[in-house]
Amino acid sequence: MKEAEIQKPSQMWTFLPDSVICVLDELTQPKTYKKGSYLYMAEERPKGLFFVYHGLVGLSRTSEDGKEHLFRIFGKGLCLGHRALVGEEPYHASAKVLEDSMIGFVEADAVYKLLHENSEFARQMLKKLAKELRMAELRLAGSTNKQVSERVAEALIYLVADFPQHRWTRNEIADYCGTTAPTVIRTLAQFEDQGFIAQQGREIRILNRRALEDFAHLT
Amino acid sequence: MKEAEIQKPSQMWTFLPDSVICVLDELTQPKTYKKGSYLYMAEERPKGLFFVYHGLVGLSRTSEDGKEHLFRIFGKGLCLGHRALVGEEPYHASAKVLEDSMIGFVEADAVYKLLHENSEFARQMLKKLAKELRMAELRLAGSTNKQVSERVAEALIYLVADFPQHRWTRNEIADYCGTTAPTVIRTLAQFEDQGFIAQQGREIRILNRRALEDFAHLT
DNA sequence: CGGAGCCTTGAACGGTTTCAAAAGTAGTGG
DNA sequence: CCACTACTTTTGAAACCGTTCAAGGCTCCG
Repeated sequence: MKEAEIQKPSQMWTFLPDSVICVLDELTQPKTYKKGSYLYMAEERPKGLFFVYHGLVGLSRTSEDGKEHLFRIFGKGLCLGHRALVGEEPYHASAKVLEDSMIGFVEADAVYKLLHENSEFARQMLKKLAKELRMAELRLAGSTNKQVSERVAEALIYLVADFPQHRWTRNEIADYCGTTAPTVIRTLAQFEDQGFIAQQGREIRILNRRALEDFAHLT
Repeated sequence: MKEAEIQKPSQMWTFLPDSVICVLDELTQPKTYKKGSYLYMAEERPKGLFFVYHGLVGLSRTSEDGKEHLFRIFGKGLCLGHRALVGEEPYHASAKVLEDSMIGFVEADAVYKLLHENSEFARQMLKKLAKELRMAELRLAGSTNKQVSERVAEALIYLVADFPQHRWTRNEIADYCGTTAPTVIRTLAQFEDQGFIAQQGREIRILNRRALEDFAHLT
């Protein structure tokens, strides 16, 4: 990977003062992670904050009876592990590396120090959590009063449209919207008939994002 | 209502420095709200932060097809409206007064100023959002891989056990866990048979909280 | 004591899951 | 480069959980 392709934390927080950017860049020690590995597991205590320089990470939780639920996705330029860190509690989900990735890490103390000393950093973190909470609660409402097909449409927009670098499996889509692979497959077939998407083998291409959004009743 | 019974913001944020407590107490202008009224509606832009001095407020969202979903409950000593305020976006749900209440209000600018100047205040806000996000995502996972009866048990603990001052209707319980009143009623009958709860008319008393928690697979 | 709102119950319907088996796809090593 | 293997996708049919609808009874409060 060329140096130029590496995303510095500074580029993720461009609104921050230079002082913070320098600190972040300096503190971050990028490491490579193989697809399928984990940055952390549910129940562990957070030791710091992760930055995705390159690649893709999924935050998911496996229930006692083995069912997985995908909460959030983190691509290039996003940080993760922040919820448990600022909540000062164990992780409630595991961070699985979905594609070979370059991940930076900043020690908890340094993050706390930054949050304490730099109110702009704190403000952005607050904003981030607020938006994630909004999304989670909207999904929660949707999980019970939307049809599965509407949720699949939503998942296609969030996963396939927003993170096209990953070839999402029917199972991952199912895990994101709380259903099963057979149901996703049947729904995708419908969407293909209606011209919303095209499927070639395992590949899913979105032909009409707008139609999907309307179908999903996205606000 | 006697003055002594009124909860000052200071009592909600006892961990904050005196300086902040004074500011909050001074800025807050408590008003009474009647049961059934609203503090704000979904889609509106936040103008400040609300503090519950006394009473009960529910945060819920009504979908296009008229189904309501209860997200969070705010009793005495809690603030609400913080998510949209720090997220700098419109409310994603409405705040309905569930019992006659005394509610304080602090202007947005004052809150922003406090967040900016007092990192401890910011830290507590971050922590609050982090915990709310955790809860929302765990409920999201539960909404698809838990039986309805398990979610009803969860709702009983969160609503009836934690906020006993309100006589929760079967409909409100249903709205919280994403089901319907008939299903809640049938489930409550089961729980009564098993000795988890007792029902007298519309009243629900929890006899064995531990058993409910186990049943709900609460972590 | 009257009426609005809440609770209860039954029966039918329907969307999803489940299970299983077969076909397809990609990646691996000979 | 092909064959092998593991995983993913696909499909069908049956079972099930929960919803829906509707009617009747109960409670509480004015």
